[in-house]
Amino acid sequence: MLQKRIDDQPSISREMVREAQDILHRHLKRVGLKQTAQRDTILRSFLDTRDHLSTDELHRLVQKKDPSIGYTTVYRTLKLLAECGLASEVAFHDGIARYEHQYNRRSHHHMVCTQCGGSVEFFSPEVSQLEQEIGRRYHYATTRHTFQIYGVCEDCRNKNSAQPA
Amino acid sequence: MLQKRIDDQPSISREMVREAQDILHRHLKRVGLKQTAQRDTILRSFLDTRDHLSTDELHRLVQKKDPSIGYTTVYRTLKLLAECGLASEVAFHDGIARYEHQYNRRSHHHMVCTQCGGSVEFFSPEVSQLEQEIGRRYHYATTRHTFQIYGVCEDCRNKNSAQPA
DNA sequence: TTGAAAATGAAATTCATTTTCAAATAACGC
DNA sequence: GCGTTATTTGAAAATGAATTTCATTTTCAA
Ligand SMILES: [Mn+2]
Ligand SMILES: [Mn+2]
Ligand SMILES: [Zn+2]
Ligand SMILES: [Zn+2]
Repeated sequence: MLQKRIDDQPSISREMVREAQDILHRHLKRVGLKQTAQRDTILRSFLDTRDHLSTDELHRLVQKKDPSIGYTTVYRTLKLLAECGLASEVAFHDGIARYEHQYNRRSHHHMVCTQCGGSVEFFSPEVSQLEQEIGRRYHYATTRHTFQIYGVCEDCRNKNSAQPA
Repeated sequence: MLQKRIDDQPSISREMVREAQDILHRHLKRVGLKQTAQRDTILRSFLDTRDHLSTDELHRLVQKKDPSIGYTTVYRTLKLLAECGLASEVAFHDGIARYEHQYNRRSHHHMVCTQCGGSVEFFSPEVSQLEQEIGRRYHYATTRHTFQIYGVCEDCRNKNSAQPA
């Protein structure tokens, strides 16, 4: 599940964590929900990594900061984060839902190794243009698209040929 | 779940059904499995439609031809068809796996209405080129890609504005 | 025709996700 | 601060699609 860094975007700074937290708090107020310590802790854990996390994986990270926080709360908070644009779901087609934080990040696509689950992020503005173009052609009000490439990474190919069963 | 026809590809002819059946039979022999009436019936039902069917939906169609065929056999046969290239899974991101037949069809992508579930098929060779290009750049041996656009179709938008709750 | 291997279909199981519920907590006005 | 009330929480239960199990039936090569 390791993920190669192919861009030079820095990790999230203290400043940015605060700003993201503000976004969440404003969202909560807007929809009449409450600010809680759990939600803040979960957001901070989520921002800490650039990985594509399952609810379960995030729950494990969260528990390092506060072992009393339950899986259900992580699950529900992830939905809230998606609602206010801080998180987005990435479907790697491996049967479980994954999320990545979307705060201050370039939009990008993924190429996934079907053998080890590793992934590479890449940028492809052409594809976003296609969304607009096709939407216009068939009169859809488009909101998003998914583009993913599947294959086998170099490491896995080497491992395969080293030990041909 | 209706799907607009945007190309002029004809429905599958008797001739083609036979050819597809041959592909399945050869595959079965190759991997040491047996030819059965159930598998043939399921394949024929599957070729009958150009829709994107869930296992359950296909099972219902199959039952019209032979009510004794069980869900499990449909499920297993769909995997076999995917193995020999006659079917491919399309993930519309609605939580259930869908398949479409791939026999004698142009490869294409989908734009899906998030409100009614309807879809439009479109062709976009640029995207396939991107698969090659990105794969080469990051040393992946690519096998496939998914490209889907999500939005709201014209009909649904009209319905929305007609009855604003 | 026959025996071994595979296929079948109902039922059971799995497993991620979602819901339920009683107890704890946050927010608002006073 | 205090009380009120709606929301939140986390454990447990429920859900539901996908998958496996298993006893029985069927295929097919010899
Ligand atoms: Mn990513
Ligand atoms: Mn299609
Ligand atoms: Zn790999
Ligand atoms: Zn629609």
